[in-house]
This record gives sequence, structure tokens and C-alpha cells, in this order.
Amino acid sequence: MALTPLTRQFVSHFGEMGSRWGINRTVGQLYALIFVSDRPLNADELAEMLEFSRSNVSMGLKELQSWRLVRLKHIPGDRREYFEAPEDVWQIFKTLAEERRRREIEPTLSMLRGALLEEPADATDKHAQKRMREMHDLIEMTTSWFDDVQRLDPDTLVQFMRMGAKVQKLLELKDRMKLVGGKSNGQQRT
Amino acid sequence: MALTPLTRQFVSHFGEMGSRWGINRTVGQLYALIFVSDRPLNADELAEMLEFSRSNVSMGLKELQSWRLVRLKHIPGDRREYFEAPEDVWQIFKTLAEERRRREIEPTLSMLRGALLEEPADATDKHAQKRMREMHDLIEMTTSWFDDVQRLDPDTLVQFMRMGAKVQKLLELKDRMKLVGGKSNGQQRT
DNA sequence: CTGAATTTTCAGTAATTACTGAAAATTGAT
DNA sequence: ATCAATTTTCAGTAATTACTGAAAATTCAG
Repeated sequence: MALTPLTRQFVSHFGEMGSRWGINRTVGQLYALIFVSDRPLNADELAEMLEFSRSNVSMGLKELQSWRLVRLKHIPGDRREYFEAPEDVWQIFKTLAEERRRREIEPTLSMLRGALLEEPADATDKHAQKRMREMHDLIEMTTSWFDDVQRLDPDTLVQFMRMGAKVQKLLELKDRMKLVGGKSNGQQRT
Repeated sequence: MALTPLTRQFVSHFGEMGSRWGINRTVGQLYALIFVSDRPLNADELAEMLEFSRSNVSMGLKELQSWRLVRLKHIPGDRREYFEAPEDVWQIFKTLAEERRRREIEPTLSMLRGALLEEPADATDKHAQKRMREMHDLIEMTTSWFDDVQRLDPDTLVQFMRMGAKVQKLLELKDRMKLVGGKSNGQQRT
């Protein structure tokens, strides 16, 4: 089954973008195709549609599974393995964030923590540690904050994001409430 | 001038991580070294410290400049070009985000917008467009939200991030205020 | 302007990564 | 248990990307 021009466009864009990330062209295209497909696809179908060798598809799927971006689905009466992408795009985004965190952020944080425990040899080392601490703190703050946001229920999150620039005003509001009296519940008066 | 073990550790971690991003090992190491250095460095120093060829350093610096991650600094009485990383790590983070946006997000959004304008050829195309729209909307929402956050002044931002999970409660508060009366100013009573 | 210092370019090569086909391993229906 | 269907592995090769040294270009002090 051949790709429609619409899908071909999407798939090849992901192929190109794939190489900008750590992920390669094949993996990017596989994912794109699975993502837009209206039904689970098996390895042979993917190989045929994308004109990759069967073994290349096998390796690509393994990679996508390790990222938890596709999941296996069995179709009754068919022995082959079918693959699909999760329905919920926000869920996909969160999975991607989690995996990048595990693979990139955590190792970096632990390297930084290690480096910060070492005894600086000289003034240069002292300065290097200062910079590393700044980096460490920034990464830690943004990731732990992202963790919190991730846990919000989707409706709250959407509402929250839509607020955009109003955040600043909201914080001013909160501060005023705090001034007003201990645990703010929005009911106090001045 | 040789690298201390502390810096060597940091530099080689960035080399390895670099290859996971689109950026290569050389560029990662160059950046790491410039980032922790307590003074601007010139190309010859970088080449010597990292044991890269002079031309490799030249290409790497060009790449880093295109990402706006290092900037040129001239030292009086010295013709050579020195490079340094911005002081403020939050600024660095924002620059990185802006560049990734320009290079990755914007092209993807415009591909998606193009695809969404096309006439679906069949039911498969219809479904593909539905998925593309979901992706488009998610990307647009998160990036435009990030834009807003980026514009917050640093203090508000830190305060905001520290709140973490309390966001949900804050939004509840906001809703209650809204219920109370049109433009909330935190002063109304029930 | 001249020319030494410095940076950039680029063709050639090295190193790495991606991909294939064939063979091995696994799976599950009978 | 058998064996055909299916998936995975892996050695070899192709393609891509990274790196170098030499040469060209640029810069700027005199």
C-alpha cells in the first residue's frame, strides 16, 4: 500500500528532523507513519510502505519501543506483531519528556553532583564549580517544576497554559492574598 | 595549559551528550570548556586544551556562534578573537530554546499547517489530518505558552517555578475569584 | 600599501553510523 | 514435538558525518 502525498510529506519531514535529534531518519519515518495511521501496522507493512529492509524496520521498532513511543498490539487471528502510537498526544509528549529526562538530564545531573563534591584544585576549578552549580540548579529547578506540571490533570493544565502572560498578574494576586492573612483561601477581606 | 580532572570530566560528558543532540562531540566539548572558563578563550587555546586541530575548532566555534551560545570578545592589545559564554544561565537556556524553536519547531509547524490545508484524498488522509491537527495544536500551545513564561521577569519566574504543584490550588483560587465578580482584584468578599 | 598574524575554507581521509541480506532464534498452531 | 511463520541478530558494506592539513582569505599594525 502506497503512501498518499499528505502522509509522505509528514513522514519525510520527520525523517529529516529525526537526524537533528539523536534519533535517525529511519526511526523518525517509522514513528511518523505509525503516528498518523488509523490502524496498527505490522513490520512488513512498514517495510513495504517506507521501502526499508525488513531488518531495518525491526531495529527501528525496537528503538521506538525503548522510547515507549509505540506499543505492541496483537490482532486476533494474526500472528504478526502490530504497532500503534498512543492516542493522547499529551501523553506522548510526557513520555518523550520522561525518556529524555532519564537518558540525558539524570546522567548530567549526577555528573554535576559528582563534580561539585570534588575538592577544587585552584581558583580556576573554583570558578568552574560555580558555573557547574549554576547549571545544576537551573536544570534541577526546571525539571522538578516540569514534574509537578506533568502531574496536573489535563483540564487544569490546559487552563493553566491558556493563561500565558497572565501568570504574572496571578502571582501578584496570590501575593496580595498572602499579605492579607496566613493561609489564603480567597475569601478574606482587607 | 592542561585541563584539571574536574573540567576534563565536565568537558567529556558534554562531548558524549553532544552526540545525542544534533550537536557533535567537538562542539559539545568546546562549549563546555568555554562555559566553565573564568576568562574568554581563543581558538588556539581551545585547540591545545582539547587537542583538536585548529580548523576543527574554527568550525566548531562558527557552529556555537550560529546558536548564539558563545560570543566574541576582544582583548585590548591582542588581535586574536576570544570567546565566552553569557554569564546568566537562564539567559543561556532561553537562547537555546529560541534557537531550537527556530530550527525545529517552526519548520514543523509550517509543514503541519501546509498539510492541514490540503484536501484529504480518503478516510486514511482524514484520520492523518486529525492526528496532525492534534500534534499541531499541542506544539502551538506549549510553545506559545513558553514564550509567555520566557517574558516573565526572573524573580516572578523563580517564584512561579517554586510553586510547583501548588499551581492547581492557585487556579482553584483564581476560579473562585472569578465567580465572585468580573475582574478579580483579590479584594472582593462573597 | 605591505606583510605577518590570524581565521576560514575545503578537498581528502578517517571514523562513525545506518542499512542490508542471510542466517539464527523464537513463536505458536497443529 | 514439528515446522512454517515471523522476528531478531549480526557481519559486511554503504552512506554519512567528523576531522585534518594545506592553502586561501582576511585582518590590522606599521
